[in-house]
Amino acid sequence: MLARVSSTPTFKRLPRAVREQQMLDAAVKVFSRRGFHAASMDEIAEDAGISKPMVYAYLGTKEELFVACLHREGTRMMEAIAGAAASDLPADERLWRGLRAFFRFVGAHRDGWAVLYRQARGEQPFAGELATMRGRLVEVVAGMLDHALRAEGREVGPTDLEVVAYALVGATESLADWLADHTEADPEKTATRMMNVAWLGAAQLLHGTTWHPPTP
Amino acid sequence: MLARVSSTPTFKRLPRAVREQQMLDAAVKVFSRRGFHAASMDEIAEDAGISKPMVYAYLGTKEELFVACLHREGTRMMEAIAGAAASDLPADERLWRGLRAFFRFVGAHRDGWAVLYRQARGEQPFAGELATMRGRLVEVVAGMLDHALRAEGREVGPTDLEVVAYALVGATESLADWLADHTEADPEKTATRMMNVAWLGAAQLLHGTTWHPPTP
Amino acid sequence: MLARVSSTPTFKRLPRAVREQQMLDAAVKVFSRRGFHAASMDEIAEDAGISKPMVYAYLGTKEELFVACLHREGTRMMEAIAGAAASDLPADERLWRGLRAFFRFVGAHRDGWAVLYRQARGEQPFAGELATMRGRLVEVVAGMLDHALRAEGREVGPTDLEVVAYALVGATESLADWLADHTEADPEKTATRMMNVAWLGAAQLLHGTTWHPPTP
Amino acid sequence: MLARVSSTPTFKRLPRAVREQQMLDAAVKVFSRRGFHAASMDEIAEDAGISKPMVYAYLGTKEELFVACLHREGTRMMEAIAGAAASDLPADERLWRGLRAFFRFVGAHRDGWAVLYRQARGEQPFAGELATMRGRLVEVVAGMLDHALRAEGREVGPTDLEVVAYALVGATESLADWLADHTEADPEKTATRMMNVAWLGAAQLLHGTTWHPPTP
DNA sequence: CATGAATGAGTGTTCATTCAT
DNA sequence: CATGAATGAACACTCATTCAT
Repeated sequence: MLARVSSTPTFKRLPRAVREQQMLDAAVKVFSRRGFHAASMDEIAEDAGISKPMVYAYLGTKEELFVACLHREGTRMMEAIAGAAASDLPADERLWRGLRAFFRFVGAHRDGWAVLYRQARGEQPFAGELATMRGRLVEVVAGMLDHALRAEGREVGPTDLEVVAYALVGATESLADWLADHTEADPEKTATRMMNVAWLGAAQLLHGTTWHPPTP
Repeated sequence: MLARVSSTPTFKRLPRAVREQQMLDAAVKVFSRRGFHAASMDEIAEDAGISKPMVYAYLGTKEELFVACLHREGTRMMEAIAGAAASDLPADERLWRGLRAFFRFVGAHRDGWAVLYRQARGEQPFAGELATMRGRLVEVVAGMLDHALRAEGREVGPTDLEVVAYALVGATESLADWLADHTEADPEKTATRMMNVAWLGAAQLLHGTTWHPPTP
Repeated sequence: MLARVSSTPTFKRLPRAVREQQMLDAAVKVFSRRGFHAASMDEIAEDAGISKPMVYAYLGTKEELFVACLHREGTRMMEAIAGAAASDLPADERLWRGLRAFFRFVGAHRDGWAVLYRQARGEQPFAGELATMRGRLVEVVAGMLDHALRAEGREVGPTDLEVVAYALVGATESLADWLADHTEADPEKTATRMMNVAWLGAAQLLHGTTWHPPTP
Repeated sequence: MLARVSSTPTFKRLPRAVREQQMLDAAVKVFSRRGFHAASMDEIAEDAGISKPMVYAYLGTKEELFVACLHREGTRMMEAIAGAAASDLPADERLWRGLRAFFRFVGAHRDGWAVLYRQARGEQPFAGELATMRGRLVEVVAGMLDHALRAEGREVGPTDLEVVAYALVGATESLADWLADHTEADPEKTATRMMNVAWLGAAQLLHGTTWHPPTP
């Protein structure tokens, strides 16, 4: 510990970009394992194999660091989804590919997902950040539904559309939580199940079936 | 230092049970506003109009206090739902009444909901506690679906049933989040919307329609 | 716990003197087990089967309570010794009886000994209290030695006498510690051993043998 | 609040080893003066001219800090004794030099002695730590006695030997306490006195004289 | 007489953050 | 560029002590 031989400094003087990625990797890992508050900058720095002042120099305060994690993971996720669900496909195909890409991402980045949702949801400072990202997802889903509806010659009020989309996104997140907790579970199968719930429900909507509260 | 006027001691020497409720009220409020970690026992005690040692004497450590909040709010919620959805009603009626009770509860106890889900989900020590409660909800929902299915002469594998129920619960929680964030929103309407998504999707399931991934 | 049936209050309204002895018993026990600081008034009160305010009403603050324990145990011990070593016996007989009474006392009141010495020695507020008691012991022992010396026609300077007496008392305390820690040990045997060390050394002194540092 | 003049920062950024010694010095002093419980980490830190977190970073919790003090002082003492009493000397010479070194040490490190014995004896968590150290002393003394006995062609049962050694160590500690309390006392003289008591008693033992309780 | 209810004051401990080297 | 050294500020938790009933 104390006697650190100064020769062969094991990967020093790396370019800034690389170092930043190492730090973010470490941060995502530690935030995911411990939660935002319980995570300590010491542990993150140590896990990144770097000293604390460097973390501050490169990525700022703890909150900023967390936001940086959020951004990176969120962007990666959105890219994975967007890359899979090209907009020139039929609606069900788009939805399926998007869902599959999403669950694949969650399955492969369980840490990232934990940071993204489980942590961010609970801590006020990041709720906004997260809301934005989720908002984009909701928009995409609502867009798909609207597109499909119009193709059928039907139309639904924007609020209803949004709420349905919101519910679908919520159901998806819920299954993502479930997936993140079950290491052995298969992302592909989970996607299929979600597709069943989502598409069947949405299909009804597309055909104009609705439910009304009984008038007592 | 602080000149405390000695007249009208504003509610001193209350019996234990009363004080405990006051404390829980304050705790739910503060936990909800600040989050578990950011909340301080000082603030909770002050908000309850009592000294810190009393909080410890009656309700234990911070974690135990949080769990107590969880229990009280969770129990209240479950009771509200169970009381509304009597088991001798037809499936759709039960679902509808349960959902309505749920959204009414969330609308009326936005603080409690925040404590229950937003906080508990993120903090490892309480994840288990929460998982149990959610598990009970999932079971109830799955039971409803199964009951309805059998009435139609159909049957679905237990895992599929559970996942569908899980997704529905997730969707519901998501809308509850949305409701908690939109003070002006109407619980009744939100319930109706959720019912649309849930029931229409479930109805499909009931009729045996399923979706399969395209085989490329 | 909460529902305490009010009939048969198990020994209430005892006369003050009895209650005080109960409290002291409890206090000695708890102080002995936990140490002065680690002991809590709550535990003492509970162990005495009485409420805290009563303890304060009867025996004062924690420090005063500890001093009360010290006094009672110290007095008991001194009485046991004094009663055994009547001053009209020959010196060795007196010493032997005194030692035997002492080790018997320690053996029978291990708790009291722990309070008396092990606790009191370490805590400044009581060091003086204790020094007085030990001083009396040293005086008694020095008196014995002086008496025996004069009987032999010899005399020793008062400081030397005191220091020798001090050393003997120290040796005795040390063996008392040892005895208190070894529940199975026999007080009688321990007394014999101490007598060997003490008397043989003292006997030399009585006969005028002395040791001088080598002059280099 | 406290106007701290910014010039001459009085010893900042010292290497770790130095700071640790400063802390231990301060800790020994404060523990000695106040006792373990009454001592506060704040006072120790302030006395060391450093902030509390540094104390925790370098030497751990309060208990660990106390143990560290115990170790340092104990080691110093043992080294002082061992260095003085070379094993190739005659028994009485060894004993004398050992005693002298011991009392010199106590006289010069009265704080250390208080920490070592007066505090440690009373607080359960450290009793074991201390027992070990005293045990080593007892062994050394018993070894000396045994050596001398065998040289005289005599032998004594191991328990008797140990108890005698125990008594001698106890007497010595007792005089050390006395010395620590009397600032003006001369360690050299105290050592001589102890030697008289010890050696004269031991000499008797060496020559086979024993005392037996009168059979009434 | 006896007690449950109540608290002020203090302590150990942690951690994000920043200099001086 | 990189880091060990350093700290301010806060927080959970405890306990001796005292009223009001």
